[in-house]
Amino acid sequence: MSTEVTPRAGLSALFPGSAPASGGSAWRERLIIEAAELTRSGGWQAITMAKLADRVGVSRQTVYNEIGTKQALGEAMMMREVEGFLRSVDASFHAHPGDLVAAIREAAAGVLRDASTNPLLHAVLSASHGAESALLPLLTTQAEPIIDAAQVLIRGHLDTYELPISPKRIGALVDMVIRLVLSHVTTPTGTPEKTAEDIAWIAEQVLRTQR
Amino acid sequence: MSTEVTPRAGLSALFPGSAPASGGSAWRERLIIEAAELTRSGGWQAITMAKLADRVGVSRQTVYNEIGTKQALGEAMMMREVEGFLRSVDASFHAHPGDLVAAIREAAAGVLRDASTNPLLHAVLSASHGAESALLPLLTTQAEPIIDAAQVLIRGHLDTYELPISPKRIGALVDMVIRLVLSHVTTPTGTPEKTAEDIAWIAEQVLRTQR
DNA sequence: AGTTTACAAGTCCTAGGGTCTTGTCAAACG
DNA sequence: CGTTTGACAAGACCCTAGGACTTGTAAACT
Repeated sequence: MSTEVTPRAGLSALFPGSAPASGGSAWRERLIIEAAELTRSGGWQAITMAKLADRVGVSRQTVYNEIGTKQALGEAMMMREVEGFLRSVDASFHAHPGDLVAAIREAAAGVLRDASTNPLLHAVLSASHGAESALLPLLTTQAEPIIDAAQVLIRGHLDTYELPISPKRIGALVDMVIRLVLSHVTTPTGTPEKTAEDIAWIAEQVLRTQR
Repeated sequence: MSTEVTPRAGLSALFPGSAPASGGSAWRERLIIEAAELTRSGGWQAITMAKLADRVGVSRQTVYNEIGTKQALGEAMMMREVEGFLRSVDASFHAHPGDLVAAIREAAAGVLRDASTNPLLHAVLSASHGAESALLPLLTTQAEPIIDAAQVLIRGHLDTYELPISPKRIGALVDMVIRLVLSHVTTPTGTPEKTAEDIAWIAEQVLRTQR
């Protein structure tokens, strides 16, 4: 409890442009959620603006008024997933103040669990790594920025601790954790918990250096 | 020098079935090499058995006699890359007896360097991770087995040292190194040398535990 | 505010025909 | 022998044209 210094930057600071889910009218949120649902079941390509409008119980024109284009709908949908992902990671760190290793373990396990059950998040994370996906064209605005955002977020939390390793090494550590998690998203071997445990253990060993 | 125990299993032991490059007639090797060359320049799809035969200076029928089918040609070509990859890793460990960290660093740097200049190896490693590729259908016989082979190979080398961590943790360490390297193959950030240095540093910290 | 109808532009799907390629012969060649 | 040549059926691939569907926009309607 003695190591916390800065309060935290806040998630929204990670996405300066492109206003988040908040700020849309009543229908907008509904439409994006339903689009995600339809994408999960039938795939993005199978969605038509007409079907989506029908599903939500609104006219096709309203969809265009609220969202704009289908591409914009897809981007908003993906953005939602990214925000949820980052929020989950952030929450894990807040849930374990003073215990970095536990935070990393929980964050990793959470992401791996979510990615295994949520095809959209899986697509986002896979794509931001190197794998292809039908949803890739929807990530035009943020492909690598997603990793960057996670990096900045985690780095921000690490910087609230007094760690016995140099900033450069901290960067390497954060990079490692993220890459390992993404690697297990695309190519899992064990359960999320087991994998997270291994990753957290490695991080622990690195953090123990020269203390 | 005191920690080496077992001589080493030998690379061929990692590929029990499917005879390696040795054993083919005079043409076979030539054809596989030329096929790899053509694939590197124009892509696998652009190769025709006629063009290949022409390039090597042999009749189309001879290609069929030596290789069999185009699929078999592709598999043999990929197998060659995998063998070279494993041989390179193996050589790095043999080049640094007694210095595990240096061996890991050199092996990682070598793989990253090769993968960045050799599209075929890049495809093999990317595919064995999670990325797609036009060459993926040629890896039917060994997709994950490639990672497995690398894992067994490295694990074999680590087992010649007396390490201060449990076998289970050694497994996690090897898995980490491999995944980090593959991650940087598909999504590189720095130079191979810089990346290898970071990976080796992390491995070093883990290996220093509780000594 | 939101809905309906209408419409141009563009994408996707299907079917067809033609060319190229694969894979396999058997016969001829050196 | 090992290699080449010529021939061939089967199938993959490429291009085209047509129709159906979808996108995106606009205006009139409630």
